[in-house]
Formats: sequence, structure tokens, C-alpha cells
Amino acid sequence: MPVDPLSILTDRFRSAINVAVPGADVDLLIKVCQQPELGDYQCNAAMPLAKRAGKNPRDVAKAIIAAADVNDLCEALSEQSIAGPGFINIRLRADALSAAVASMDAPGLGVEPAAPSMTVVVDLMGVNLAKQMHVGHLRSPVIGDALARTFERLGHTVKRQNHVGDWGLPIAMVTARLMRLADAGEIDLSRITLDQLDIAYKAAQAECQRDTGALEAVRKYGLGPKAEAECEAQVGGATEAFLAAKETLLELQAHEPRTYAVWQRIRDVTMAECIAACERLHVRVTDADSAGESTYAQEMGPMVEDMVARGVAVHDQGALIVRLEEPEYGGITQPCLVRKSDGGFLYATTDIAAIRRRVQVFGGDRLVYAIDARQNLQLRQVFGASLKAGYAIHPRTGKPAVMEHAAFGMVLGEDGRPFKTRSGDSVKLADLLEETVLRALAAVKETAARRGETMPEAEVRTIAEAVGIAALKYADLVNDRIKDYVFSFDRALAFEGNTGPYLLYALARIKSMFRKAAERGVGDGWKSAPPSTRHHAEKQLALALLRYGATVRSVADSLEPHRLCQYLFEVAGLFSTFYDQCPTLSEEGAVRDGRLRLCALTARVLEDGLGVLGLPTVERM
RNA sequence: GCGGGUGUAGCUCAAUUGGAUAGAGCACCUGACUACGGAUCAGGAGGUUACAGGUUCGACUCCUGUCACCCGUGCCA
Repeated sequence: MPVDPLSILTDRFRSAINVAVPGADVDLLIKVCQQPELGDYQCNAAMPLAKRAGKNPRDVAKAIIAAADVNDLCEALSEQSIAGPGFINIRLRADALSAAVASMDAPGLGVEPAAPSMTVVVDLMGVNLAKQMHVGHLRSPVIGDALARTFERLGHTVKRQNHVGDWGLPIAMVTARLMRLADAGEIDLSRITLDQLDIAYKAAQAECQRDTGALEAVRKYGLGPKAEAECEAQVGGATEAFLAAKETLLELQAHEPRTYAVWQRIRDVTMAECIAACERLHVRVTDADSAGESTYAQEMGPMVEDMVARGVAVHDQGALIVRLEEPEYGGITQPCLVRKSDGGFLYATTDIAAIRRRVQVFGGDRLVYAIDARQNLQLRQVFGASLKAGYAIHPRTGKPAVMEHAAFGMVLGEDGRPFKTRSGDSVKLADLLEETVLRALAAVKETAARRGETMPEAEVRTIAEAVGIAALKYADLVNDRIKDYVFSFDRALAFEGNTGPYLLYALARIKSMFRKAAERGVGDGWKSAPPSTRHHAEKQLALALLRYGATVRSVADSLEPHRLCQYLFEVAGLFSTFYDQCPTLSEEGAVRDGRLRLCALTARVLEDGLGVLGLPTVERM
């Protein structure tokens, strides 16, 4: 049973409109009023309905009012309720508001389980073997995990996926190099770190890069035999390294024991560090959620043959492509290449195989990709190709999986350019986390000192960890996904404004109230008291709390976690106003209990909402 | 060339998917504490929503055309 007056009113007005204007169909029937002076809710349906029927909108509004049966919820509607061209302003009755809040104060907090429940696969990370995670890897897990938690909160079955770049020539290159260095006794594979792997990766790329351009230039301009010899040596060395890498690739594909063991070592070291970073970020992803490209290696050949056999993939200029010009496949001019003219497969081929697994094996009804906006064309192509090949058709429902790109922009520094260190290097993700937490630690200590509080060092550290991580994640989630955003430590960690720490503070303050209440021997009779909603500040807070369920749902629909951030900030702000204007513990009886109940519900909504976003919380700070 | 994205207060960002006077937070100014955490609250100032047209009762939002910046564009994974 819905408890949100918004959805009840929507039903009532839908019935009323069916009577007033038979056969009419309007989407957004009831909205929350933006200005409290006008009303709590409003119905804007009269205008579009009147237009379609060629009638006067105010007359239509009158007819809707006459047919609306809402007196149990709202103050009586009259012509006074109609404003402007035909807005119907609705004011909730005080008793109905209190009752609605009381019924929301249940385990679900007014979040209705989605019906039907679906299987949602969320792609929330793209780790590459032997590569250090940097700032560019922040948004995908943060946004992806927030979305995954949102789906889970709504009762969907969620499968997180970390698509690991663990296969192909680049991986073979670094594997070959590491084996060579290990043989020469220059490195110890049993103790190697991700940092060292990262260095080896870059070196391997460089040594396999044949600088034929330079050689041609030297010859063309006759720069002398010495320069020519140097270039020839470079090209020769690179060719040798390149061929060695090719050889290693074949060994990997054949699971040659020694080569394979080195590769597995690289994988273990990389994954351990990346999973550790995720744990620190409070991102729920495990090694079991990882699916390497290598796991698709055996599937791709037969899959592409299948696409050829059914005419989905066609030969073109020596390669195999899937054409996507048809509107139902995306209307994309550029075809999707699934096999190169040399017989090799591409990224897109792996992605299609992944879609096939996610739908056919995992039973995904909806596939969500929290990936950099620059990958948009690539994703639209593989979505289209998968649809065309039928791999995205759900085995049970027979319907195509909904495939969506939750695209996001870049993290910029305060200079408005991509976030880098002062020397221009990319910032390691682990370093970013560490610096954020250290700054949080300093801030927590400072404020504790200012208040003259003493806290055990261990607790201070625990709090700083939560505050720092919450600050960092919130600073990311609060922005509209698709846009680039400017990151600033000071702004993210500020205790004022729309920040993670401010929300944690608001919650901690409520928790503190209840600790104090317990100290003063206040019983728990308030738990069954009618929530107090008479004071203006109480009423505004109560109305906001009732919107929680709808807000969570809108995040799932739009894939935009910033809506929940804005909502929680609003709730926290309304609570602060209430806190300022409505003393609670100094009151007695029904007033105190009604307020305590409102406070407790506010805390639960904040805590639940922060949990949906994947932010850690604290009892005190 | 084509395709996609972005452009809103000095700065960082919103705007419930076409609704009423475009809202917050920083910063700035003015107020409020013997209070349950002042890490707060109340108020002020700040705008030609890049530009020009169009659609209609109504446009930051939809359509057309410009401008600026970013990104992507068939054989790298």
C-alpha cells in the first residue's frame, strides 16, 4: 500500500479526470508544489486536457474538482483552489499528513519494492591488468555502485560486473617483459607490486613501439649513417620485442604452464590492489564480480561464426562488420567491427560476448554501463550489434534487455583542466583516497579540539576515514553524471554547504539527541506517538520525508544519483531549520514525543539514503 | 566532414522531464546563542539561462539556425 500522499492523490485525480474528461490521458498528474505558500501539491492536468478538448482550462479544472474525492486527505477544494490558467492547488490536512508520516515510519520507509523485480547487471569498473588505478577510475565504481545499491533497495536482483582487460597483445607484451626480467634476476615476481607492474607495462609498450617514422625521416633527409643505424637498431629491437610478445600471446592462449603462471601472478597482484581500493571506497565489488576478457576468448570465434551464418555480420574490406544503420539498431552510420582482416577480434567483439553472457546466462533484463562518456559510440555499437544478433533477447521474457549507458564526464582540477598532480602526472586513486582521509583527519581533530572534546585516537581515525570517503564520493555523486566537474579538496571536505560531511553532521546531530534523551531518562513512548507536523518547520520536513520513496525510484529510472544527493541535502537543511525552531528535549509530553518521532524518522531516511549512495556514516563526529 | 556532449549568479552546481517570481551552496553584507552539537539558523544583494528565431496559455527544458569549448569517428585492446 502506497503511503505517499502524492501517489494516493495521483490515483484519486486520475479517477476524477476519467469522470470529468472521459478518455483523457495525462502523465504527470500531481506534483509537489514549489512554493509552500500556494499549496502542498498541485494538479496541472487541466491545461493540456482543455487544449485537447478545445475547452476553457478553468472550466476543466472546475470539473476535475467537482469529481475529485479527496476530502479525507485534503482541505476542501473550491474555486479558490484554482489559480492562473488552471493550476489546482492542494493543501494536505494536518491529520492526514501526520498519519502519512506515521505509516511511512515502517521498515521500508515508503520505498515500494519494484514490480516486477528484475535482474539488473551493472558494469561498474574496468580494471586493466598491470595498470595502476588513477583518478580516471574513480567515477565508474562510485556511480555504478550507487546505482547498483539503488536497484537493490528497490528489490531488484543486481549483478555487478568488473570487465577486466586481461587479454590480448598488450598483456602479452608486459608478460613477456616480466618473464625476461625475472629470468635475468632483475625482478622477483613473488614480491612484485602493482606500481612495478605499471612501470613494466609502460616500458613494454615503449619497447614494442617501432619508430619507423623516425627511420624514414632519417633516410629521407639523409641525416647520416650514425642516425640511420640508431633508428635501425630501435626498429630492430622493437621488432624483436614485438615478436616475443606475439609468441607469448600464443603461449597464453595455449595455457602454457610457466607463461600462464606469470600471467596469473599479474592478475592476482592487480586485482588485489584494485579490490582493496574498492573496499576502502565502500564499493561493493569482489573478485567474483570480475569477468576478464580472457573468459570470453573461447566464445568469440563460434559467436562470430554464428553471426556470419545468420547474416548479421558481413564481410567488408576483408573485415567482418555488423551494419547498424537501421533505426532499431541505433541508426549508426559507422558499422561495428567484430573481426579484423587478420582474423583477430576487437574490443567490441568481447563486449558483445559479454552482453550475451549477461543476458543469456545471468538473465539480465536491464544492463547498465557506468562508463566514461567517451565510450558512447562504442557502446551504442555493441548494443545495436547484440540486438541485431539476438543475443540481447532475454531467454525467458523474449524481450530485448534494456541496455543503457550511464555516461559520465571527467574529474577536473581547480584550474578547469583534467585533474593532475602539480607536475602533470595522473593521480593514483590510492593516493587520492589517502590524501582525502588525511585532510579529513586534520579537520576532525581541529573541530574536536575547538569543542574541547577528547576522543580516543582510534575513534578519530575511524571517523576521519568515513568523513573523507563520504566527502569524496558525495562530491562526485552530487553532480549531474554527464558533466565534467571540478574537484577541490576544500570544497568536498567543507562542513558547510552541499557536501558529504554536512550530511554526516546532520545525522550525527540527531543521533546525539537520542543519546542525550537516554541520558535524561526519556522512555521510548515516543515511538508510537503521532509525528508532530503542526509547526511550519515540522510540516515542511514531514512533506520532504514523504518524498523519499519517489526520489529513490527516480534515481533508478534516470540513473542519476545526484537527485538523491539533492534530496538528502534538502532534508538535512529542513531538519536544521526544524532543529533551530522546534526545541524537543526541553519540551514534554505529546509535543516532545511527536518531535522525537519526526527526528528518528529523519535520521532513518538520511541513513538509508546515504546507504543507497554507498556513503559510510558515523555516530558522532 | 559527420556524430555526440556541454554552455545557467563572481565561483561550484540544481531546476521534480513543458508549469506559477530560474533555486541552493561557497564568497560578500546584516541579524540570532546562558538552547537538543553555532560544524547552525533567519534575512539581503547577486540573472538578457551562449546568441537569434520558432512552436503555445506557459520554454533553461521541445524544433531550426549560428557561436564557443570538449569528445568520438571501419581494422589498438
